[in-house]
Amino acid sequence: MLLQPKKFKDPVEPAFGDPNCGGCVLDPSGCLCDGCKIRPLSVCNVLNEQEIKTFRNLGHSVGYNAKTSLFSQDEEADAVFNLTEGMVRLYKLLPDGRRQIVGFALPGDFLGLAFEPTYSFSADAVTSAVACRFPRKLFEAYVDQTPALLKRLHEAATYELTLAREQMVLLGRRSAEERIAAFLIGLRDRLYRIGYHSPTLRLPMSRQDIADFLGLTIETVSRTLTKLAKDKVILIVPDGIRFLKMEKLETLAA
Amino acid sequence: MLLQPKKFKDPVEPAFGDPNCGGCVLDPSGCLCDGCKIRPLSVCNVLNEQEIKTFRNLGHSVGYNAKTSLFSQDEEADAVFNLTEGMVRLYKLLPDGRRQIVGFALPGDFLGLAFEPTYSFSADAVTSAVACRFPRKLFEAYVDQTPALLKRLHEAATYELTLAREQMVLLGRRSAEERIAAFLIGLRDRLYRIGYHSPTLRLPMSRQDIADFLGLTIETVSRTLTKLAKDKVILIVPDGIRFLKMEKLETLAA
DNA sequence: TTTTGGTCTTGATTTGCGTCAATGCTTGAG
DNA sequence: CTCAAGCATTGACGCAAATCAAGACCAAAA
Repeated sequence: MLLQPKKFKDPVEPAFGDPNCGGCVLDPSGCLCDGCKIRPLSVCNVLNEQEIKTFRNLGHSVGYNAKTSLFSQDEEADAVFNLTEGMVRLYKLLPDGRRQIVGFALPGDFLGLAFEPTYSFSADAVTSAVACRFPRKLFEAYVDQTPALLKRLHEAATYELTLAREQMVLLGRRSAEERIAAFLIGLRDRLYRIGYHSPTLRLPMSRQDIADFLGLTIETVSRTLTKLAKDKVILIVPDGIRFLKMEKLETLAA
Repeated sequence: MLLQPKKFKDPVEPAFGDPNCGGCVLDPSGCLCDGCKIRPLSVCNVLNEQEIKTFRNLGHSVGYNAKTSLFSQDEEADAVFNLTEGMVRLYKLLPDGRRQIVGFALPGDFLGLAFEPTYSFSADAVTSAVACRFPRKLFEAYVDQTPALLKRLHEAATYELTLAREQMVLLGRRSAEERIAAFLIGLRDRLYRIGYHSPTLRLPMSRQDIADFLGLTIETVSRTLTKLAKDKVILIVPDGIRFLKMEKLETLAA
């Protein structure tokens, strides 16, 4: 459910909000905060009921079909996003087309906070996804008068930074097999933390996405997964994998 | 001057502050904020003269000899640091000894903000260095009552995050030659921003440090620098390099 | 002065992963 | 049902960077 929310097979043109966002406004009157499942895990958890009422009116809940864009590198950073459903890939492109995925965003993750006036990376939906979208100006003004939210955002940024540094170690110093192991375990851990417990790890992204995240090629990803499956460390199932020897994987990823 | 502050050849035991910090307290009465050259470029620039007076009493200015440690991975994160002079390498170690340098800190950079109760990486001085050292508890309490400082710290963390993502692209998708080019240009740009303009780029870190930052081996770093020198793109000088064909380097780093 | 230890460079060789290429599998259109 | 279009897997081969090895350079110690 978390990773595969309902499909938006026939995207309607947004009737409200920014027509360029590529998504479809689900709740023009604001985020559906009351029934929001990831709210306790997201930055908005520091706002009380009174504050939420103001906050939710700053933005809208927007749905995105798989493979559609939330925002793109170098385009004006005029909105921030709080992902509530689905998975989003964040990536940077080199001029010659090489791509590096810098992260997969999960429900509860906050996206688009830019230091510069433009986005420094692109974001598009891996699965269909839903996000609360806030105009940047309004959001920043609200943050400026709500130190508790600022503090929470800073914590989130600090956490992101530790993840980014982990990824640097992976990209700079780990073998293909270690990268795959660390990726599988890391994703499982992040999903676990947001309440998605399962013996099977769903991998909604393509092999190419995994390759571009791990600094490998699609062939190496495929071969390495096959090798781990041959060694009975994992089992490859449709749309994902199952863990067979967690210990072995954890040794590789250590 | 910035990169090679006066040496602390004969480190005295600190008479004040934490005796385990490995450094030498230069100003027991607080940071030497009045004459601080990098203050306008650091996070403390948001504090007015009145606020600085409170703030400076929270910590001490501490000197570190080259190669001594400011803090280490997994040790209790009981202090934060604002680097004022010298260069510090930040790195993570894998259990088998492989090392990934996740950044080189320059004057004005803020270090040690941890999400967890322990540091997630190690930091030691490349050159001799000076930092304002604040007990974490005191610092956090002050930040909590000073939203402007919190905002500035959040900006700094966001900036760090964009640098970290750039580094992911470098580690995941660039060739050895491109990595070296991007490293040289990136370091020059950062030094330029803090007022260190020079046609010569000083490289106080070892080849091994550069290798561990770029995800290469020391031999590849050496060979690649030699190749760039043979191609007359750079000139290798004692302790650094000089730029000859900036344009060519920028193309490689693009 | 020579020696020692550290860092850097250079050359020879190996190798892990990339590249190229073919084939298989799945899904949806017709 | 067949067919086409993507994606994934597998194999053969190539190459950029790692590894192994030797020597150069430099500074400090003896």
